[in-house]
Amino acid sequence: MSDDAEIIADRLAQDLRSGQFTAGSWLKQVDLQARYGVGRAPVRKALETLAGRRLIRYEKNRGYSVHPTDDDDTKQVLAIRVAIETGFSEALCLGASAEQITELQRLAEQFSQIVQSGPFDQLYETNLAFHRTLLRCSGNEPMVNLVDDLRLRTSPAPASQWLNRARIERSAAEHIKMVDALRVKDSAELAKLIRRHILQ
Amino acid sequence: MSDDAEIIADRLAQDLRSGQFTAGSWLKQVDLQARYGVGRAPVRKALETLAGRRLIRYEKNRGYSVHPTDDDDTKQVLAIRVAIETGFSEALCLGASAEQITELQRLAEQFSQIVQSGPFDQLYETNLAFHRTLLRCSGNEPMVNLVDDLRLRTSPAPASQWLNRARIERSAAEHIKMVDALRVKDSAELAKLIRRHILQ
DNA sequence: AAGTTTATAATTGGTACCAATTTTGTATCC
DNA sequence: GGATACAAAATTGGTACCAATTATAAACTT
Repeated sequence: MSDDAEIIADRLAQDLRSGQFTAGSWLKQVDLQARYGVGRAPVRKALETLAGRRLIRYEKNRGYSVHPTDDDDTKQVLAIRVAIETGFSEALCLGASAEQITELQRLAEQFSQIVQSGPFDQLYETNLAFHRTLLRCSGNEPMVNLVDDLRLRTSPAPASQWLNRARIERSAAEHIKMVDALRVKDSAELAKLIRRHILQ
Repeated sequence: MSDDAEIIADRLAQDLRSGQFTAGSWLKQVDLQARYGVGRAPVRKALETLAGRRLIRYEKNRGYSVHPTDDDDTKQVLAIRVAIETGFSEALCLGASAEQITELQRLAEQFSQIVQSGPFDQLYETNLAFHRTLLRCSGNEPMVNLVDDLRLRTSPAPASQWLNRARIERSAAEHIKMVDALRVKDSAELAKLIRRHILQ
């Protein structure tokens, strides 16, 4: 048996990301074990994992709950992301190999194509792949994982963000610009682009 | 009963920080429940909490283990801290109230005093209080908590770091300089000081 | 009728035990 | 003697049940 708890943690994180749970609601253990068809121990373990990563809240004797959307934590977590990702822009420029740049170019173009004609449910994944690949150029894997966690904390309901066509088209254009900045190793420009991209 | 698991998680984190466990070793659940005098459920929950925060490692069917010291993750996590803390230097200068600055001055002086004559086991705590207070000037509580976690990830055996007298004296001097930079709102200088302070 | 108290239900936290996996020690084979 | 196969012990993962706490509903008081 391949560790139910880890699987449940992943599925739960994914469901949280895609807004399957109403913000601020309680994640009751009995509901979750019914939803995912497992016992209570795996559910508890998964909940505790996500609480440790601060993807969900925990209150003693009350349980685990989804972050409220109106929480101003969102803005603050975005500010953290800006600090980290712009702080690493120099490392990104220095560390990016030719292969990584071409891969980024490919992902940026793929994103643009999906914007025009592709399945919208792949937008998020492609966008995620782009940013993961970009950050991985720094060679700092813990940072990549940390930003992944932060991303999950900021977008409890990302669906609404991907409906504005004008916005995602601008995102696509910014991706291209980022790759250009990375190619010519203009870390200041890259930092500026990243900041705008996150805070938009 | 006030949630054993949370207490155990705190104690375990503290013991990890103070180097009570040999790096890379396995944190066996039976040992821990004997050590802390609790059942297995609280131990498991505490372990999972810390694993979620990546303070310890987890391997399926093998358990939880202390991070190895030689791990180059240490350097990378330090790099993350530099990005975050320097990235917030402007926010620190903007957000610092007069009360916070005087409190920081007090903590910096207290640290200097302990260096000269005080109990060494308070050095770490005072240093921690100084940096927490400093970061809290940004008004970004999630960032303060995040850096707390990162700090626990970087110093698996901090004891050795606090034995070098010359070094902690320099730390004390740097604290004073940081408060000065904060007072005159020289964020560039503050950022430079923070970088040096972390990477020293 | 509104507020408070009390009783009931729902929910989480913990304990004890069993199953599955990994580790360790031992015997066997070459 | 060293490598391999196998058995025993140790360890983690999961299930079922009970205790403690919180939430909900009903009864009571004024």
